[in-house]
Amino acid sequence: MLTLKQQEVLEFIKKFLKKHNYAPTVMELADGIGVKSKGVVHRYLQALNDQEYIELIPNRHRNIRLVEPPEGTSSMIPLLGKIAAGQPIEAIPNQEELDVSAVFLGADRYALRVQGDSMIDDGIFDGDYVICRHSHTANNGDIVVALVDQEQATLKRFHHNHDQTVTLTPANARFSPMVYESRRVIIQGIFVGLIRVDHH
Amino acid sequence: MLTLKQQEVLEFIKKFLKKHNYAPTVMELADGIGVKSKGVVHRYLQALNDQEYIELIPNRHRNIRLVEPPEGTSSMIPLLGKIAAGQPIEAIPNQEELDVSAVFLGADRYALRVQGDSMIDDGIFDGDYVICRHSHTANNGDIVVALVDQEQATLKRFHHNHDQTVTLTPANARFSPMVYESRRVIIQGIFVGLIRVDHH
DNA sequence: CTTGAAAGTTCTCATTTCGTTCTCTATGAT
DNA sequence: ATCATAGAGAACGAAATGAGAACTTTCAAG
Repeated sequence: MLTLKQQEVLEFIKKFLKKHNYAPTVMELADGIGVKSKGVVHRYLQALNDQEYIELIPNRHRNIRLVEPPEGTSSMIPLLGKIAAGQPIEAIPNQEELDVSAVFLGADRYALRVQGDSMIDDGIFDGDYVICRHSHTANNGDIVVALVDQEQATLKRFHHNHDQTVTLTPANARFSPMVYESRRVIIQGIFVGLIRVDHH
Repeated sequence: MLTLKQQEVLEFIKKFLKKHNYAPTVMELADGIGVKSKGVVHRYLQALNDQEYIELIPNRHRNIRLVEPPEGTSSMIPLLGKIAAGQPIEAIPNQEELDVSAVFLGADRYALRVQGDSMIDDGIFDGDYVICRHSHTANNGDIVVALVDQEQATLKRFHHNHDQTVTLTPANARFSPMVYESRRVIIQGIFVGLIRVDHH
């Protein structure tokens, strides 16, 4: 836990950083909090460093780094609550956050723009972006990006049968499930999420 | 990390480049930052080069190139193409990218977890996260987060009538549109997008 | 093509600034 | 009394900065 003085030092660092875009020297810090000795300030810095509020790069000038990254760098969206939960949203003091990047960003992730209505019953609409994970195998029930006869890439629910065939099922009552020999179907990815942007 | 002087040098280079469309010589740089020795300036250039803020082409006059700062912490997902487009995905040499943060990250954005099926026909499913923009007004046809009688926050399509009433329309055939006096309905946000995470 | 000024590069030396460590002192709480 | 917190200041070494000489390479004028 921080002592009062330590908090004061931390506050000053933040303010200084915001103002100048570089860290203060120990002496500037000493001036800022009304202390005459560098040694004293350095003791505070050590404490803050030990508690990981800041990071000190040894023997460098203006060597203070804030550990908590300044807001805006992250992909966090405040998660205010559940809708239809019976409470006014703005009254909910909820600290939860939704991390966009954790779910969708990764070396093996890619996006595809959806065209057509074949998965409409699964809530995947024309114009949506589906986020997929690269994979050439899938489990039964997965929604996959499948390539049939090297020709047509489609989004379908996948089911592997016992007779060397697979069934690709659209989520739309107007279309029927299709059965193919396994060798004709190549899995190109597995559905992991969906992003929709309202263009209203 | 850059020292103060290094920042100053970098700034001067940028300004010079903007003004003249070509890089300064070492001596012009020295003048610009008030230093008399070429050697000193060159040391700064080396430092900036090492830290990849600039690129120095060896033994050329006016040999400083600015290195484009690395893409923002990158909320970019490669956008490989359109699904059901008739081509194998991996064969599409597409450079497009989908920027997650641009759409969803902003001071006035927040997320809500959807509970229930009232918007199912608009492809908004139970468990989805809807991204909203804070707003107390809406246009006809917007999907809004609406609070009725300070009690129930729901997601509905909004329509403002001419007789001091509003109509909130669920996107589900099993539910009917509701009409309320305007004063009973408070808009808390406007739907701007949707995120779904597959928990399969 | 030659050539010389201009420009980039590599050094060494000196000075200043700054982080770091240390000791000594003081005060208040348990 | 002991310990945690707080301050002053000295001393040291490393980092940052500066000046300038010496060298090589580039580039354009003649």
